[in-house]
Amino acid sequence: MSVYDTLAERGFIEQVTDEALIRDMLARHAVTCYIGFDPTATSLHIGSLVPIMSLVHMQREGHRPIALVGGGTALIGDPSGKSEMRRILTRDEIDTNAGAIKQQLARYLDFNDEKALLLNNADWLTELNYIEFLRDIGRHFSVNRMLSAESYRMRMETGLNFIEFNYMLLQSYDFYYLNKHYGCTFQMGGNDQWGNIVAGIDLTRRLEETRVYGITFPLLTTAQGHKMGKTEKGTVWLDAALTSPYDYFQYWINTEDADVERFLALFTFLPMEEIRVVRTLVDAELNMAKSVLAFEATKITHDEEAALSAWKASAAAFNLRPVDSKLFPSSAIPRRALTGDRSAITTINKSRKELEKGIAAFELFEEVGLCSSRGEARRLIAQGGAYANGSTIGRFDDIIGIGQLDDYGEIRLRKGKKSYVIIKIVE
RNA sequence: GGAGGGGUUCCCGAGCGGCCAAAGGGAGCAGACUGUAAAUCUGCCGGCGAAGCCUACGGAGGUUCGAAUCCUCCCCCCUCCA
Repeated sequence: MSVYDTLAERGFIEQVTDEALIRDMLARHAVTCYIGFDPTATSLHIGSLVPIMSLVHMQREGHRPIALVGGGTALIGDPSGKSEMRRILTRDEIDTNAGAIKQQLARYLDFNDEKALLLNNADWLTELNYIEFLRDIGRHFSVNRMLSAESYRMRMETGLNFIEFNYMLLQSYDFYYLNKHYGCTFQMGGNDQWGNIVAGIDLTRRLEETRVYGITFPLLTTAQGHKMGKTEKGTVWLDAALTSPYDYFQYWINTEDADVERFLALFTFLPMEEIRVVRTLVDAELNMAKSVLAFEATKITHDEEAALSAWKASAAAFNLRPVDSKLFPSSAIPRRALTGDRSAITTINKSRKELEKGIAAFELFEEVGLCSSRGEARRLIAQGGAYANGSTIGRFDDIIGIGQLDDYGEIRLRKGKKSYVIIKIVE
């Protein structure tokens, strides 16, 4: 069984250039493969998790992944899948982002001894000479064919800028370049990258007379058709500083029923035989499967300690039932209740003096970040969605202070059913 | 370069002198129901501790008691012509 079968079985594959040849190639020898990552922010988010996991699977089976940070292509902006031209970032912004993303990817992939490579296409793209590029590369592209690509066709409606039109050539050049210099023969990417991948394959064949391959991943939405990785707190980032491991855990545990099996296959390394059991689970047991998904996913992106502490906090807050020992035997998730530990929940320190004085509830909710404005906090309280230590806050200007401290010296603030912040007294 | 159409709150999209913090939908938040799910129903959905004020309809000016709405210039996008 080759990685190809693993990827296929786990739901990673949408389109393939040549299934038989790819399966054979991956089974026969170590392959160098690549995926591009856009440095458009200082952190990747859940949307990049499918590509990342696929690279991890490749590495686990002895292949060599290249994570290509698109520092050069980001200067252009990929129009694929976008209905509008996006903001073009400055060189500095891109360099900062590229650096941050490199660090982040190192949590998933082993870059020691060149077992995986991190490259930035700015290194070669910015060296290109326009006239030479047109003569050597541009002549291999048919405008007619490019216009028939799905990614460009949809933009014919709203308008396509020339700078974006060149994106396909640059990504194609990347593939050619990686093939020539690193022996890379396999490109993977989201399904919106299909046109770019195929163009790169054509270009490499014309220039090098080498056959290279590609696959695309399905573009993931939830069973409801919502984009993944968006919550009331905004994007779910992979960086613990932007999205805490606890919030990350919560994102996964809130997965819709219909997505649990699919997500376990994509976002954990648990064996498929254990995952397939999910389709027989209902009610409480299905929620256990969500715990396992959240635990395993958090463990991969953060670490086991963070996953455990998020699990404990979540279990304490939601009276989570421990996962049955017969389910998911490969998972290291705890099988029995552990003492309540809420340390993973966002905690804000307050001095005794501040608490003695007390703070109006609507100001406090805004201050600790549960609400984005005092007005929002007032509305929340008016609608009965604000709680202190489990009881509803009646008036927007009720004073929260020293009197509400519990035995642990804490006040638990809650918004709705799921969002908590703990106020802790510091002497 | 010429002619026409357009840029509205997170997104789509109506409004085209006061009744506009701006219809409708989506997204989001809360409540009810539940299983920290989905679906459904209800309420909310720019900021400021009331009234009221401030900020917002591409940008800058102007007309008017009053401008998202009218005028001038500028920027950007689309369509057709060149």
